[in-house]
Amino acid sequence: MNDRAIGEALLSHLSIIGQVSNEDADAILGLGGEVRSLKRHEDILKPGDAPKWSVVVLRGFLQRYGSRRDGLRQIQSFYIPTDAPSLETLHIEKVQSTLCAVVPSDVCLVLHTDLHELMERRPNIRSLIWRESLVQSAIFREWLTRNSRLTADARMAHLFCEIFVRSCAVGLNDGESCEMPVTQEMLADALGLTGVHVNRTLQSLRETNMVEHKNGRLFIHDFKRLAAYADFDPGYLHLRR
Amino acid sequence: MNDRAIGEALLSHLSIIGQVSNEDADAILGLGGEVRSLKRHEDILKPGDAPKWSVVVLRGFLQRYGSRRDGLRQIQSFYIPTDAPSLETLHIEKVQSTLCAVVPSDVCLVLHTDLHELMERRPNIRSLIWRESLVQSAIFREWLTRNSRLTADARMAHLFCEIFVRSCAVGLNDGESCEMPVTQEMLADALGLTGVHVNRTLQSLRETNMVEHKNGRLFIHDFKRLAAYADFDPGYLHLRR
DNA sequence: CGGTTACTTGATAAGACTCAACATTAGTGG
DNA sequence: CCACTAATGTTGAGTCTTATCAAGTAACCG
Repeated sequence: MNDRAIGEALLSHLSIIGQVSNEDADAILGLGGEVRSLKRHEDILKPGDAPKWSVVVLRGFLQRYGSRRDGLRQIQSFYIPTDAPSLETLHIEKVQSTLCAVVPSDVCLVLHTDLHELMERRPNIRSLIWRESLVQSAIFREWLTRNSRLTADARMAHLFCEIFVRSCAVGLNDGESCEMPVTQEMLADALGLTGVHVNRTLQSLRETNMVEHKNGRLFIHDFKRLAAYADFDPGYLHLRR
Repeated sequence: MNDRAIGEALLSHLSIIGQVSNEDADAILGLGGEVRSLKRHEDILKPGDAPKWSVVVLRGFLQRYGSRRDGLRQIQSFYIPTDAPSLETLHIEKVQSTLCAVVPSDVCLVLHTDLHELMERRPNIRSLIWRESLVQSAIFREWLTRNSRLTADARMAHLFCEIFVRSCAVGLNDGESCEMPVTQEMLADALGLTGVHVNRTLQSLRETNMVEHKNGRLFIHDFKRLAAYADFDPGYLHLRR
């Protein structure tokens, strides 16, 4: 893990949603922070926490979920390397959800003071980071639409499209496959279904030969057909190019 | 509509989620903009638009919704007076959803350039506006959880709690009632249900004597019980005090 | 290995949807 | 201001998707 890994991750994350000048890139690459290795299922943020840093994912796979007093659980996001899952703590002190590692992961904790200093010095970076938090917002809206309006099969297909497109955007795909080390129970908690139904839905999707989820990996056999099936439009991810 | 109405609306909106100093308040009150009256069902923003201004609601009731190519529609938010529904256009050019008036409404269009200039001059206001956009994000996450995990009755109860609490926060309630001029079909589009089922759900809620929705108004007869029923926790609204 | 976690299957029930009709209300033009 | 029309709200019957419960199998971990 070299010293520039932190800045490189954030730079690559910001580059996929906007233009970064050379000067801005240099400034970002100068960022440092504490690297922390997380064990499977280890929390890095819990409701009530008020961290002095934001997280950048360097390796692994994380999820954000909310727990209600009545015990219901809703996964609100998945995070892959280069994602910055808790930028909102820059302006909202108290965290409301749990951020935890799905598999062993490395994250970097970048101090808010460092980020604020960087944004003060490079206003374009501030705009980009702000923009990033607004893209997250758009993604939440899409998750809302997905879980409110689609059938189980389409929901799953749509989520698979999202994870695959996001993975490709930062080069984390291996041809037609990418990491998605989640259990069926987690898929259920993300999609608003039960584990049993997820199992059956996965089988029915597999039978269409469009997509397969096994051994914690996603195998996309026919992206075009899958995207059409879920009516997936990547616009909400606001990717450049 | 006096000249200060615009700033007053935004000031009151920002004040409920954070501390505004006297100097900041004065700066906000100096904001101007074009006031536009919207007819019932009139759009102010459509997918593909790239406005040079953001909207502040002065009077009426607005909604934001996304339409998918397959024709499905999902309402993603309701906006009451003082709300600022399109602050995200400050950093994301292209709008993805439709913003439209549910009933005749007055909105103010505040130029991005004016907002940027204000935020440049008063960094605290920038933090507050950023924070506001992050609170919106938290609200989207709660809508996701609501529509993914709750039964129809609890969903409706939860939404009613939100609208009532938000209305009270800006003094728009009349005792135990507040404006909510939406049709049952709109409730369906917001909650991920069908119109028919919304009708039956409303009846069943009415029978519990906790809440009633009629003539475009919400009548909360027993907020405590309603909140407990929906396990409503207002924390996600990030209201001060 | 032994125990836990994850996945799979079957049977049944509940919640929500669809379709179709009708009642009521609100909006519009004569 | 009334009559007409469109939009909204209501009801019933039947269906389908998804949840629930219960059990068993496979994979993984210490």
